[in-house]
Amino acid sequence: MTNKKTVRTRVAPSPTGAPHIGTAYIALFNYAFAKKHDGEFILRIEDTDQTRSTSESETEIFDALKWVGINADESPAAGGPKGPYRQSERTDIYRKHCNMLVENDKAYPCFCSSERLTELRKEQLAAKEMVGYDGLCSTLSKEDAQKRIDNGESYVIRMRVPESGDCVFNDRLRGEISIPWTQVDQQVLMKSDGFPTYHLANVVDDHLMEISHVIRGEEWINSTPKHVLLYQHFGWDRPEFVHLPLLRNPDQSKLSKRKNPTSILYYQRAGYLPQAVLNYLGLMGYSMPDGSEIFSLDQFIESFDIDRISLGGPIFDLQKLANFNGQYLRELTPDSLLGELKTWNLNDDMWKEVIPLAQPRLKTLADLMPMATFLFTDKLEYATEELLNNQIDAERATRLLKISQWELEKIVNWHGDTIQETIGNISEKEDIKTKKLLAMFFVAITGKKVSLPLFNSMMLLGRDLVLRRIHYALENLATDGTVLSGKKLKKLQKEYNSLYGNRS
RNA sequence: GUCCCCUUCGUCUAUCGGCUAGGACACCGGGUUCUCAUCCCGGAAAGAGGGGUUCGACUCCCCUAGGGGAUGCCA
Repeated sequence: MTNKKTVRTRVAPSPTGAPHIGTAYIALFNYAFAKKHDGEFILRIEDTDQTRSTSESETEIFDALKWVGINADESPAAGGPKGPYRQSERTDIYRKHCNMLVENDKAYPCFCSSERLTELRKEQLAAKEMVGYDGLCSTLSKEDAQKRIDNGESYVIRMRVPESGDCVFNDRLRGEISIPWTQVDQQVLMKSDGFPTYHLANVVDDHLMEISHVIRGEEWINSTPKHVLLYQHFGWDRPEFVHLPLLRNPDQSKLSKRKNPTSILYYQRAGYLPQAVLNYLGLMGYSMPDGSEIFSLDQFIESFDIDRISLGGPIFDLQKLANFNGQYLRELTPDSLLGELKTWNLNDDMWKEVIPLAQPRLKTLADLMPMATFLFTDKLEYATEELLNNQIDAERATRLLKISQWELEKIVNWHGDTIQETIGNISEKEDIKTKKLLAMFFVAITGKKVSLPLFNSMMLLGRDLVLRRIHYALENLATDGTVLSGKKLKKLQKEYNSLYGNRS
């Protein structure tokens, strides 16, 4: 039987925070490759980080992928023969596999405290040594280890790593990659809370789910040896590895929300068409064999050739995306454009929310639209002075906006009352009259000093657009000379962490 | 620090040893349009540097430089 295995690919996002544009990017290439080869595409939720994963975020990932038009053949929502597709529901599987490794002495329990580990890291950094676990617990006898476990000591499972030689593996796009084993840490496989780390869960799942091609971001190249080792220890065939270049900010760093809107939901709310977004993503690190730049998902799949991927990290260019979006909009008939507008936001559902807010403030029917426009735009025009309103100096405004951004990001249930609570909390902690704080927010969020009720408006706008508006406000302040430099930002973040609790 | 990856216009890219280096976005100029947008025409704009290999190198190899990534009980 030398039947070629069916192609099975997957995207495996972790549900922490807003659905990332990079997830759609990776998903697109996985999807196209699978479909091109009559294979299957799987969506797996990697929610092994219990402190950061939320079901809200998971739902957003489903919605976001659905919005761009990438449908998984198997997923937590759709089910499938290799489920469950949510890692938090597979802990028994990981535990079983981890035990196998411990029994075969490929892994061992480690009792080192996180304090010792940070101290160790600090020392290594200072001594300019290679940073990593020093193997203190690796020499513990099985009996001693068991005794400590029985005593109820907290522990993790680490994997043993060869002490010399190189790990050699193949990357479809780059060819042979060789990484010295000395560079590979004795990775934690099982955390003290009983959940696996990415590395263990990922390898186990990819094998059990019969993933044939692991197509993922370049950031994973360095940990591939850990995965290779696990495949080896389990005696499994390894999949083909394809590492895609990383999407970048204009300054070439890895795409981050600090510098770019990265939430798919933002693009949705800001009025981009999913086809245009997907089309644009298909041009990142890739080009069609015939050179065409405007194409549908079907056309993309039809001619897809994974070996055409180019490796320089592409900069995500909002201008070009906007142009593409414009091209798509112009192609629509007026009727279908109207349809797009309705499915977007310009519909009765929205007006039913807006009208009660506007009604008490109306003198004529004609007053409605000016009041409501801010709900249907992306960037607002206003003078920076209005933001400050002679009440707050630019320095303080910057601080308040940044803190609000961080606080608003943390809200799990995006509702008027939770928003109010958050803002109220900020005004208290920052010792600023709510009235003053709100004045600034009114301008940042609605573009005017006087507008519809703020918290309701923020709710209707959605978190992503609100965060973007704050970003624009900060940008305005920055162009006026109040820049939150790296150093200042770091300091602020530190203060913030102690005052408001850590940001993840 | 260490390791890994990458390197063509400002940006996304084409080129798989023959190049007057092509296209797209952005930019500039001109035309169409009551304005604007669209549309059309035109322009400026690139092979990081240095060594090889070769009749010939943007394409292959090496070195240097630059950029990025990894170095977590995050993924």
